[in-house]
Amino acid sequence: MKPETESFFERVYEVARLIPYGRVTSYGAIAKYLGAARSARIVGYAMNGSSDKDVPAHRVVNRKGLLTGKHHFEGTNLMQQLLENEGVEVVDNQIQNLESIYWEPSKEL
DNA sequence: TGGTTGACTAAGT
DNA sequence: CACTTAGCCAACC
Repeated sequence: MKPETESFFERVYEVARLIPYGRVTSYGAIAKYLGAARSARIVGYAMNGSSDKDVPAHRVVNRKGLLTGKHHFEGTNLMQQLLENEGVEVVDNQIQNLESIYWEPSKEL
């Protein structure tokens, strides 16, 4: 692998794929793991192209556990359904018990 | 080359 | 407690 030739987006996709089943993380956490703690927005922007990738974008939410990116999924509640299918409690687009399932790459890896 | 965009975040009102 | 403002930075046009 040659990350130096890969765009920032590609790095984001790689980290997103590492998110364990039934866990979620935030854009900022991924950015921090990539060494760009202040590039949380770039991570979100990157996920725009995640549709064609095998990236579990539904496991990436904002810092409050809110499904801010659900509008980028097909249905209106697809993102929530995917999460609930993994055992994640989601109510009103917000993840419940977030601290229990929160996954931080810089700590877990 | 330069300006616009955005699935963010923290701080302020 | 809910909304607004401002800083942030890589990709895109």
